[in-house]
Amino acid sequence: MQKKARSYHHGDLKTAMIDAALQLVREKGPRGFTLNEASRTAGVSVSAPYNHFKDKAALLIEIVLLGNRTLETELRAAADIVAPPTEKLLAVYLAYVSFADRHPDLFAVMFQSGINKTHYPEIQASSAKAFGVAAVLALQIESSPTSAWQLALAIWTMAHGFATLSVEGAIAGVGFPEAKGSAEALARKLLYAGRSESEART
Amino acid sequence: MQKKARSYHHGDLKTAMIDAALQLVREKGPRGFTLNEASRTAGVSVSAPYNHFKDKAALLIEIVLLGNRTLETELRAAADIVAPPTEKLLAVYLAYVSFADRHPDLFAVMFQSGINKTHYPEIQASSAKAFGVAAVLALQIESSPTSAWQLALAIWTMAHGFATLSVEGAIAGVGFPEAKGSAEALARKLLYAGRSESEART
DNA sequence: GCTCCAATATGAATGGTGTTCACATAGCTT
DNA sequence: AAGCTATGTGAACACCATTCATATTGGAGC
Repeated sequence: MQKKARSYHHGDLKTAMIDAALQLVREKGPRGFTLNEASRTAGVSVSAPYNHFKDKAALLIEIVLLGNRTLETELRAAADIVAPPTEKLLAVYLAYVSFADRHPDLFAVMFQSGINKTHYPEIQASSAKAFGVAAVLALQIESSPTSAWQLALAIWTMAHGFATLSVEGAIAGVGFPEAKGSAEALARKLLYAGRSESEART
Repeated sequence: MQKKARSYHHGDLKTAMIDAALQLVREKGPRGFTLNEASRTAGVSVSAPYNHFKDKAALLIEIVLLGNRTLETELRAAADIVAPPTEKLLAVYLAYVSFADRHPDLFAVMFQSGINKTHYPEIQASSAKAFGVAAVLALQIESSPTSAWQLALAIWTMAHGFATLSVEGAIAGVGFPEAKGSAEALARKLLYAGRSESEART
């Protein structure tokens, strides 16, 4: 793990910049990240990164894509347990919330760095892939595509809302004791709803 | 509505800066906002605002508080319809989603400007007040405080998640047709869950 | 093994930003 | 009318993103 004594050429500046960026975000929040400081951390001049990223935004986008890939991997792992689809979907929900908890740096860049995702179709595609994990499970629970879509979206929005508000301290700030444990109860309540509705209609 | 021909003293720079900030956020997104440009918009030197705001962050915080107050007002209005509590809570949910839609500038500053709310208890307090609107309704639906808390939190996180993802284009990007109409279906599904569970237990 | 090119790094320069500070102006109280 | 205080100005500083001319070097092809 010893650093190679580099001269002039860095060797792998691209990933070094991404690592430095994530470290800075961890230390100072998504707003405190600075290209210049990341360059300094990587031990390189401020203009060097422009050989690897068109922009500051381009670096952030790279991180968002990395985050979406990681998220999808973790959601997929959660969905691969041996259990009925309802429990799998619950696991996916919990994995989403847990992702925000365990990768606050990635999550912050993904959702608080202020990049306008509408302008970057690649980001939309990669986050849609992650959403697909939930959608597939929902289709195994709900009969009609419409209600499956609704169930997947409900799980997704609840997970994302909980994760976001939790990261911001909004949930802790509301003063109820066991915010942590209630994440699961939330999803369970919703999943029971999905069942009771579809079964009632059958 | 004619502007007074001002000289030297502005008269109401504080609200003028807030207005200018919101206008810039509307035009260029939460990241495009700049103290200098807002000062220019308000027709004042760049150092003048420092008589009213300690910081750039202080101006943003002021806007977040304004946003929370507006949100609370609108949620309260939604809860004041004549209807059973379940329908009221549904209305509150829809009002939250609608708030993000109708005040994208406020919503962006509240949740995308990158201020660390954990450091500002006033913000937590004001958003907790807005949450209270949902909590009160949930208490009229669920018998035990615990499940009422869970219901309120479920509605809240789903509303926030839907609003956030919708603003970012993530929901549109997933490719399902009527994303707009499904917001209501989501909440309905959840509210039926709350009912079926509590009634089953009674 | 040498040559040369493409990839990658440097450093200086530019225009913009947040913030501070000494100083200027004017509204209000007395 | 006088003067205090709130509010404004302009210049200054350090930092930031980005660009450009220039320097270095790893490696492909000979």
